[in-house]
Amino acid sequence: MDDDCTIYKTADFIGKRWTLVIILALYKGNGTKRYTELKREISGITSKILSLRLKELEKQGLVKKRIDTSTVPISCYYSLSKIGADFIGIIKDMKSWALKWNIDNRVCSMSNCKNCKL
Amino acid sequence: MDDDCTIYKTADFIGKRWTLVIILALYKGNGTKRYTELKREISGITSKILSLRLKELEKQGLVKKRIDTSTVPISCYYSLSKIGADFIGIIKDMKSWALKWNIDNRVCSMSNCKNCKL
DNA sequence: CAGGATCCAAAAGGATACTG
DNA sequence: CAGTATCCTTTTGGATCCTG
Repeated sequence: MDDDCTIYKTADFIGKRWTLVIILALYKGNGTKRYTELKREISGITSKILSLRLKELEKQGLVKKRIDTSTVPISCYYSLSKIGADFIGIIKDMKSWALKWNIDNRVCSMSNCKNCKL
Repeated sequence: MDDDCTIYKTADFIGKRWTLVIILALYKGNGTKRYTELKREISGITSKILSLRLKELEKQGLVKKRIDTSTVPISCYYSLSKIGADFIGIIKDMKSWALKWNIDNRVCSMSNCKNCKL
């Protein structure tokens, strides 16, 4: 397997645990969220994993981070970049595909999923 | 994180190592391939992982398996189901997305990737 | 507030050998 | 041929505590 292949790498990173959840959390706010907000919203995630994933997403360019140093302590704001926002379409397609074919009897439906709301 | 959510589950399983490679191997042949053929074609994969992934994909309905018992030893043929074939579109979209935004300086390009040929 | 450090448990994957 | 079984290494994630 060639780790340099675009789609393998893409699938590898979106398949990572919590990554999609974080993207969707940022999408749902469709604005900007702080670290602690995200942590509170995404139930079950630990600080370590959240910061780790955010760093990965930032590196990949999906997430933008803004730091406000004028406050004490400093405030960090996260939001989807254009790249990240553009990825939402693919997530929607994945959902449509899964629902169309009824993959692995899922509970959420196109119109109302308590998590993704797509 | 709700493990019942459609898109999390979908991302989880396509993000698994080798899964995408196997789907693409079956797509490229766009016909039917035998276990040993797949193993030979996908360099680096072990018997264990290949059979494990094939089983998962079969369970999810992406892959169909046909067994010919009239031969000795028996012959097994794998191919993409309609569901699996329909998923190729999403893979293509993922690739387009990654290339459009130039994610993580990859080496393959839209027109010629030695692996995926999409 | 926004993490980093450390330690530990669990899971996934690889190597190798074997079989109906 | 088409896998299983076993063992072992590596990776990943979680819990907990700590800090500028």
